Amino acid sequence: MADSIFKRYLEKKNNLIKNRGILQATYVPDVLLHRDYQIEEIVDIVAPSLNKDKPSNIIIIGQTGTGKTAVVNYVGHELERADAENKNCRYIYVNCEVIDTPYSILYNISNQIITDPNKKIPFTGWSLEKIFNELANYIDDENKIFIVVLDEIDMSFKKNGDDIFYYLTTINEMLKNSRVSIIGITNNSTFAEKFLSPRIRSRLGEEKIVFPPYTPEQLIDILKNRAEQAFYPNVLDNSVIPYCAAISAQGSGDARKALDLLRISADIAERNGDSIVTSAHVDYARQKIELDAVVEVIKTLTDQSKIVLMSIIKTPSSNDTGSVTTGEVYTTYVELSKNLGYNPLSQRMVANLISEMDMLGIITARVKSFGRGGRTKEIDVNKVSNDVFSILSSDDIFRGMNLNQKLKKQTTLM
DNA sequence: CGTCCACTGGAATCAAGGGTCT
DNA sequence: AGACCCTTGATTCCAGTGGACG
Repeated sequence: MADSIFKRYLEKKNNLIKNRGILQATYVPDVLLHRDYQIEEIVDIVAPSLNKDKPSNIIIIGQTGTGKTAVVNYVGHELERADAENKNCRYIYVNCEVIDTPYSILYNISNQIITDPNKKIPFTGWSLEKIFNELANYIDDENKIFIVVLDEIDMSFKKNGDDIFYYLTTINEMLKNSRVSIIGITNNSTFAEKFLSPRIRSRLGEEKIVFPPYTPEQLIDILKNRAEQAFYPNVLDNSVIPYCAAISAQGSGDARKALDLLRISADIAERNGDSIVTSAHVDYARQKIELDAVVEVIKTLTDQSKIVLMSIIKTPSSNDTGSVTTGEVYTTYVELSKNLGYNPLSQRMVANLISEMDMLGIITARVKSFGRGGRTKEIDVNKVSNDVFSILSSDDIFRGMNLNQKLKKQTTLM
């Protein structure tokens, strides 16, 4: 048989990593290390549902990568397993980052409950009231305790306010047989206090559980545990795991990040044909992750946002700090978008887009007052890295434009 | 100390586009 | 076909404001 064109990959494939899946962020391990306390707390609260008593609502707070989702799902599935006859409780999980409108949340919950494909709720068209009443009926018919998990509730809240949470927490008043408990998960520690209106806060936050960031030692444990299953023996330099853990612990004790770092380091080592993963690979991986994140964000921006971003880069700075204001950017923007054949948006809209990109972390902006000169957002052009520029300028919508034209600060175009 | 700029930030509003229901 | 419904993206309106200038 002739050599496959993938020969070198086939030969290399199993050098270091035995089981890639275990290193993916989506992989749910069968043991959740260092979360015994939180698991126990949730179990204690949720357990009454096995006897058909309604548990308290819970709000879970903790930064990304602290195991909130994994723990809750674990407990949820164990709960259903304990409820062997499937008589008394039902566990439902909704991720509000993906499913982020009131309609789609209700739609999603309903269709997890409705089994008859002919009765499924259409993905649009109904009024919220109708879908809500229908949902309540189905829930009541089941005659069970429902544990509904709303993951990343702050995402939904930001867009829609807390009306759905109000609906969902008041649903019990419409039910005769069943009961609904809500578990809300958020990574914003001020979310509950700052954003939820009092009527929701008292209902939703009957119990509060905090997931602290992992300490470096805990991260090491977690990584070791996964590494044992994922790698062949002796392919990791001793420094690698502590290094990954240290880097991630610096940030926010994010286990997901630590795992990504480990996996990508190994990928790089493998691709390089190296027989062992070292901390040099980790350094390299860290850079790659950062760059990939930026690329990803820029790729998914809307055309208008890309034009605004380009305008920020192209606007000549009028002061010596190298920063630029909203008004200045807007002038450039109007011209640029006309050149590209787009209808310019209003200034208010552009200001929104700027704030948005600030939150995404690709630009740095802060409101600053220039006294009589007014109050505006000061956008730091220097912090917009060359990476951003080169990624952006290779985008389709700028094809054929001479981008050097007015560019004063940037003399080299990649 | 008060004024007053050039916006910000919030909210209400509109239009278009996806649908269902009768 | 016409009445309604939700979502999204944009527009319009408006009160509010930090701090340099006078």
